[in-house]
Order: sequence, then structure tokens, then C-alpha cells
Amino acid sequence: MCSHVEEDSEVRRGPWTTEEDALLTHYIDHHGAGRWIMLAKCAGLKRTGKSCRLRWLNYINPHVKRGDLTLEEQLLILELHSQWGNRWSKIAEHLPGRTDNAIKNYWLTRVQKQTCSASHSRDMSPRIPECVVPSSSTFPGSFAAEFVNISEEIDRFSQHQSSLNVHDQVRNGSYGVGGSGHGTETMAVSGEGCCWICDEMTDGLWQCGALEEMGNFV
DNA sequence: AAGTCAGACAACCGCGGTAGG
DNA sequence: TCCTACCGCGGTTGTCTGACT
Repeated sequence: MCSHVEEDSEVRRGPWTTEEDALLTHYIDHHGAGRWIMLAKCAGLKRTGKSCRLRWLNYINPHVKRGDLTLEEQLLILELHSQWGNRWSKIAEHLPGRTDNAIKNYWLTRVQKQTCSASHSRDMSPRIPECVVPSSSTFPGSFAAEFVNISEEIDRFSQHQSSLNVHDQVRNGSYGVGGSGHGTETMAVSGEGCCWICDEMTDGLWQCGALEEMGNFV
């Protein structure tokens, strides 16, 4: 069954080489994925089964989508994280082609960092973020009136993201989405005092506090 | 041009769950 | 029921690369 068992017990670590990638790809093409410990031996790789599995799932697998996360994906991650917490594999199930590792990295390097920098600039007490309270200049009309338009904004999002259940979260008070009135941004507010701006121009997701610090949001 | 730093992401480690003997 | 091997997940660390001085 396995004609390529290496006697050498030395285990390689660190970055994968193109030769190793080729060996792994070739073996999986012919025998399929799974049985990783056996696979590692039979493919002639001086790697652990775990390492092979990780390399396949996170990098070599042709279904893995690479490159920047889209605005829709970023929003979806936000929503799913509020629902599942750090259950990265669970979150990844809803983002075809994205791996749990990639989502985790995205969250830790982008989202969490922004949240931290924003919270450090203020006291840590729970509060309604300033950005959801409309000032007369930036949010004409009453606070209530602003939220009347939320459903329209959600519908806009739903056109792009039929899988989102933002409607439900807004109803139960854990999530809010409202338009800024400028046509290119949409605001999402979590129930934990966290506020996000989706900028369709830059295809990015901004945390209110971070934006305020940058002077772009008053 | 060289050195330093920070961000992004790939890879490893440890733990818990599960299936099979 | 216990033991062992294996798998998958989440947290953490390591490495690379580009920006900045």
C-alpha cells in the first residue's frame, strides 16, 4: 500500500518548500486527503501528519480563496463572531474558500487591533459610542428618525448578503445598521458598544474610535 | 543603502473529542 | 471500560516583507 515509507525519523519543520508542496499535492491528487500521518510517510514527506493537513487546508487546497477579504466577508465575520465568538472553524463554514486560520489572522491583526486602539483612547466603562448619537450637523433629524431608516439599509445589505440574519440581531437589540447619509458608508453598531463603518469607496471596514482618532469621523 | 519596526500570515503546539481495538 | 491513535480546533509563535527613518 505504501511504498515510500521513510526510515529516517527526522522531522522537518518551518516553511514548506515548493518540492514538499509538489509531493503533497501529487500524493493527494492520486490518493485523496485524510489519514494524514500515513499520508506524510507514504508521500515521502519528513513532516508530521498535522503539518501536512495544515498545509493542505490552509494553502495548497485549490478551493482556498486568497487575497483580501471583501467588504461582505468582513461584515459577515463581524456578525458571525458576535454570534459564535472565537469559533473560527464555525465562522469559516459560512465563508466558502476562507480558512479558519485566515479568518483568525484577519481578526487578530485587523479587527482586534482596531478595537484595542479605540478602547485605549477612552475609559473602559460601558457606553453608547458617540458615533451612534447623531449630532445636529452630521445627522439631521432625531435619533429615532435615524433608526427608522435602518430597515432600508439592512435591505441594501441583504441584497448582497442573503445569508445574513442582521434583521434578527437588530430586532433583538444586539446589532444595528444605519446610513450615514452620504451614500457611500453604512454604519453597523453591535450591542457591546462597538461601532463599525463600511466604506464602499475603499471597500473597508472601520471602527468608529479609530476613525475618530484619525480625524475622519466627527 | 542599511537598519529598524510593524503588519500580515504561515506554521507549530497543546488540548479535547472520537473511533477502533 | 480502558487505552491508543488520530483528527480538528484554538491559541501562540515564527518568519517574511514592506514601510519608514
